[in-house]
Amino acid sequence: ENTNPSSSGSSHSATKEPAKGAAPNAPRTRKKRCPYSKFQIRELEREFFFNVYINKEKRLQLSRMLNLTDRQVKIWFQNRRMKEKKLSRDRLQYFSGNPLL
Amino acid sequence: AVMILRSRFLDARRKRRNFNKQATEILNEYFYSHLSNPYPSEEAKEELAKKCGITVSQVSNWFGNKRIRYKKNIGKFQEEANIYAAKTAVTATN
DNA sequence: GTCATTTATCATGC
DNA sequence: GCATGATAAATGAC
Repeated sequence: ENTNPSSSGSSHSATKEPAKGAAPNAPRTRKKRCPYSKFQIRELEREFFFNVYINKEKRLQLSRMLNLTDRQVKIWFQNRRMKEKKLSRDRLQYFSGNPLL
Repeated sequence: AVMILRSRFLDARRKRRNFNKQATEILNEYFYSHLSNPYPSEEAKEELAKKCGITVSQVSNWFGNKRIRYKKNIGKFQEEANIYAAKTAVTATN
């Protein structure tokens, strides 16, 4: 289901940029956005429920379990916190502007 | 009752509804009159949101989509660009 | 760390 | 069938 190229290799490489040794030019190709699987989202959400801020230890553990880089997990938590904040803002606006309840 | 409203709110976020024509006119007017730098400030976003009857987030979404879709295919928006360019040229002279 | 943004993807309107 | 608005990964400024 989730053909994640970032961790397809059996090794635990840092997975930063592909092919950097032979290319003097640094095109810095932006990593293509790859949607995470349902399983990955469930586990990330589960951990987010316990603590909005994840420590380095659990981050590495999660990244290994989900075949993601620790950077991906870190960024996911950042985006998730922003999402939560936006949901709160929308909720506030929604319930304040409507006397229907 | 609260749960029903809450769940309805949660999955209503992605129930897309097109903006009315007047709102789209306002947004396009701003976009094409600031084509060299189509990044409205937070204050400008709030003003646009009020005039269009939408939220600030929706304004940000609109400009984000507009910028990349315009950049990706300028030719497709050329006609639209000319229309609003002429429209803003009139108001600019006043 | 937050946060605006870029980009691709998703879901819907028509 | 694409146009369009909203969301999900990913980057970069600060």
